Amino acid sequence: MQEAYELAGQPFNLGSPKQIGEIFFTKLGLPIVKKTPSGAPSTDEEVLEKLAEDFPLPAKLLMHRSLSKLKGTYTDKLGQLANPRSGRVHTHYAQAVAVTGRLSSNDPNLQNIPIRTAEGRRVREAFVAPPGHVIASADYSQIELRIMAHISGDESLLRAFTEGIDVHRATAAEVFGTPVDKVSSEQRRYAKVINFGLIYGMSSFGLAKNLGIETKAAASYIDRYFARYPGVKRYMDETRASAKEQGYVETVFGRRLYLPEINSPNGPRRGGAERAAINAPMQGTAADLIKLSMVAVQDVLDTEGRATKMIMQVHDELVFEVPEAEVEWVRTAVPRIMAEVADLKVPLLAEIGFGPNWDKAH
DNA sequence: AGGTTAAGCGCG
DNA sequence: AAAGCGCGCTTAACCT
Repeated sequence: MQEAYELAGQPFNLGSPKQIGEIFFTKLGLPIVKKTPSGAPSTDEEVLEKLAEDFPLPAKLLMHRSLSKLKGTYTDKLGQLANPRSGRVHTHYAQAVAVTGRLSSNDPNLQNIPIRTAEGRRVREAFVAPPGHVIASADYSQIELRIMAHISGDESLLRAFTEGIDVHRATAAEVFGTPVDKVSSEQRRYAKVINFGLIYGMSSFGLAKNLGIETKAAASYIDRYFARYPGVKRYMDETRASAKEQGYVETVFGRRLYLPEINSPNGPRRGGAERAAINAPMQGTAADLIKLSMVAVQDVLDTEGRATKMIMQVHDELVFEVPEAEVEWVRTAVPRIMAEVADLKVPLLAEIGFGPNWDKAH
């Protein structure tokens, strides 16, 4: 998109990294917050949010970035990609691209349709059901944390899921030493970031940056977490160790990810491999489970001669086009099949919603 | 004209 | 030295 703007009488283009750099860091004298891997001053979202505290231009650029992303990637593009015969967009799923065993989606990618902002959700609303049908979305609840509980065998984490407690709330109670029903919304928010961070092998440095706190404070949260969930600590240590010994890690169902850099003398590379080793069993087992679900659900649809169609997969979510007459059947059958697809040490939970479009189905 | 890389950002 | 896993798509800039 060519959008000409003007600053001090000179035209410039908001889409040009070179021009942004020249304007921000040379002409206006804004501080360089961080650099990209190649050494250029970064202008990513995190940097711009910080610069916006002291200067007016970065906020405008952020607005332009988000809107042009939506327009250029989705609004302008999806309509062009509709098949003239079916009037629909038909994605391609790749089964052997993602190293963890996930599917990937391309041309168009339907696994990154916006949902996190109100403007973005308007794109999602364009995915509509035909007359007489509704869209159903069935997704696994906290699937990766449940898998972490299963693999690690950690008693407290297993108990939280078995008793059906909100897992972020449970974590907050443990880490902050508060009764479960006294957890504040900020404590829960912190616990949620900690839980997600653990799945990705995040360090105290990363946690600190994410929460906007001191690295030492973040380190003490992590220490408290591991004190309360010693099984998770053991999982992290043993997974790293066995990855170094064997050169690979495995999902619960035995699919392997080889990690050739796990013993590299190069620190950053080795660190990357260690984080992948922590994450892959969880992300990969989740991928195994939803693949089993896809097969199991389709098998029942076929056997029973149902008219419901499975139309998309988004990692922990299956999307269906459902004739109105089959809604009540789908509402009970699909989450049950998804929950019963494997017998782990924790119950699996799948939730389902219905609506006239993909957004409203959530 | 066409391909590749860097940077950034959409999702789970 | 880097610091959070896995993807695909877009634009600008650079290269052949």
